[in-house]
Amino acid sequence: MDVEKSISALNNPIRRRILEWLKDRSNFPPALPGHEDLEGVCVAYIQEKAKLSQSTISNYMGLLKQAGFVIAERHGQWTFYRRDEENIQAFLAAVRDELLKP
Amino acid sequence: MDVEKSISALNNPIRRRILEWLKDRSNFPPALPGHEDLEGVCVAYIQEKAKLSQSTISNYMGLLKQAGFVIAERHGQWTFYRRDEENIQAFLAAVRDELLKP
DNA sequence: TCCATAAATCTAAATATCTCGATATTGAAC
DNA sequence: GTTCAATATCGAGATATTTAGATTTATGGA
Repeated sequence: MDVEKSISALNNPIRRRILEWLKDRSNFPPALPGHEDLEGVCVAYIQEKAKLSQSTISNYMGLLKQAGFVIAERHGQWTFYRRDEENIQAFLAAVRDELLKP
Repeated sequence: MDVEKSISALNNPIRRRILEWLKDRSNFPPALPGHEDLEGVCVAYIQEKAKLSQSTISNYMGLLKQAGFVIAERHGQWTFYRRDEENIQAFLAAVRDELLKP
């Protein structure tokens, strides 16, 4: 749990928004045919919603992944991103421990 | 509770360290004579511990104050900074609400 | 194999943050 | 009022982040 890297990843309103969107798969278009079982979302869908360039979103998702907030799963040409709930909770616990008085 | 500003203020290891130091007044030299009743810490003490310039620390404390993490109280020539526990808890609650699934 | 599509990486310009030294402000003491 | 000490603010150079377009890589299909 690298708090430094995680806070840095959160220090951007669109990256935080993406994490919120990913709470609910229905914030995005339906899964591509043959991928209905995956809860992840492909980069193109995120890009469309965030209205930023493909390279920027790819970069953002890389930062969120390195911070441990999302898990990337490649299926064919697509990379599906989904939240890493466990790591998100671990981050919150770490920040709480660091910020709160004993 | 401006999460944006707060995360930005936390996005620096030394500012986070200062918030930790401020948990315990005994991390700093004893209060100046006549100020024993104040739990706050003056800028010079923080500067000495952080080993950064006076202007940098003054700037940092301003950011932490604007973010709501500390309260500044001026007494004579000194500004005493102390943690704002209530706001810190409010920030943690806000981040938890934003990050955690419903 | 060759082409099309999705995503990642590279490059670079614009902007923001960090950090300092210098200067200004504030308040105390003489 | 003058001077001194503590803090705040200003200005600037160094560094980091943001973001896009161009290129590259990976994969699937004709």
